[in-house]
Amino acid sequence: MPGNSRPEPISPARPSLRKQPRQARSRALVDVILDATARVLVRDGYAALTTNAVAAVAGVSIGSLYQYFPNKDALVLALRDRHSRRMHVLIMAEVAHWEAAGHDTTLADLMARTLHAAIEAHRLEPALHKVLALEAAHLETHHEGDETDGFLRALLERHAQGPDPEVTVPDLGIATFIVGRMAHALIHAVVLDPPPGADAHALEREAVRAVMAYLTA
Amino acid sequence: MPGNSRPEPISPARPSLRKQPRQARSRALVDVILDATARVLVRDGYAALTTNAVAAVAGVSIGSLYQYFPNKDALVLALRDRHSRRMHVLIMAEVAHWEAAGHDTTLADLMARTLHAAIEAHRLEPALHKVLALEAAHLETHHEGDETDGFLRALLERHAQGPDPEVTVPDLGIATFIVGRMAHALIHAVVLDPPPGADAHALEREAVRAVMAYLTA
DNA sequence: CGTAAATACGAGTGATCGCTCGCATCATTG
DNA sequence: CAATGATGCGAGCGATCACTCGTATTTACG
Repeated sequence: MPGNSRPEPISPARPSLRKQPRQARSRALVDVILDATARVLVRDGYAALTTNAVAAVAGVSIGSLYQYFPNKDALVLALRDRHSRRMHVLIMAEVAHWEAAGHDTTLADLMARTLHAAIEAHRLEPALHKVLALEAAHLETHHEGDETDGFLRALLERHAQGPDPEVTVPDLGIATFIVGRMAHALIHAVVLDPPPGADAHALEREAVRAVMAYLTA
Repeated sequence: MPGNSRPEPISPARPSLRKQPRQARSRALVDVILDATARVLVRDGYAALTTNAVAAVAGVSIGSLYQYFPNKDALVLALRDRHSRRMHVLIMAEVAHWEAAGHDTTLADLMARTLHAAIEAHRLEPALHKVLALEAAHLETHHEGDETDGFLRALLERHAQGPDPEVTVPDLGIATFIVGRMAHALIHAVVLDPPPGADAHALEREAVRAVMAYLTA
């Protein structure tokens, strides 16, 4: 497959890695390349992301890059995966820490805590996250916090059962869907695109209030 | 400025039209070109959108295309504007029709009606709307229903005043922001990306319920 | 050490594509 | 029916860029 092929007829780069880096040297190389990808992406945007630029910024040969990534999309995909994984770890750590401390277990508290954790996670690399969400949305079906979504679903189900359910919605499946989309949109709005001059705490409070209002209306 | 220049150093295509089409013939041409742009965009996605392809699909010379559009981005921008305008007209027509008929003026009803109108408008060209939202998000700051947002803002302000306000939120500015993002996300979710097998009416009902629950919690 | 595998290198290839420019055709005006 | 401008045409220029491949260097290991 020589030469250029940007429009990419029908091969969305299934495996993100071409060859597994075995030695520590090459594992570090992969990380450096992903770092450089993030840098270029944030600095110049997806349209200006070229494999040559990434290699140059990484201080690495273009040949080395293609040793581990089969094509440009795989590069971005791998970066997105790494970023998502890091965020997910952050969120789960915060939630686990809270639960381990034996704190409240009301839905309102857990939800507030989870949303807070998600918001904090989004502050990890907000610029990168914004670019990925905005300009790499077309690369394969998202899974942006798909795992976190599973956690949310379980949370809702747990609190929609029992004799005195805190959640009062007609259809739990639809409610999960609605809440997922709401939460996602509000988190992005609050962290990545807040109205100028607004108080971050107030924004977060309102986001939580919105979700809870829907669940307990 | 000959040759290629895709990464576009620093000129984001200010004017969407290079020359105003004066005769009916050329006005029709511009429309045909925009139609073709939409077709290609929906069929092949933004990455595969080339000006040559658009011209070919439109049955028009590439030279004619550049007679009216200074560059590729201007093409997509113009299409997005046309699409937004059409949707906005649809929404406002529906709302005006409802108000002219002297129907309810409770916030709940007006909001439900407005959201319904917006949802219907999104059903105009859902595939195109999805591609534009997903793959053309980076082209200039959005204004996707910015005008409709203004309408929403006015609606909220009207119902947050008076002796017995229907809207009970701590900060109207923040509330408008939250509601705007919520509405936008939920409308897209319901129309462009509903969960498989879900009832469209139920989804819409829940979306409205979510917005109202927040406003009157 | 010696050798084989893994890793790193980067100039070059070939294809794509945005866009121009000189010329042909059509509409309008007096 | 000129004459003038508006419109339409499309071959091809020039630049970019994803990706390869033959070679050089480093590591692992007996």
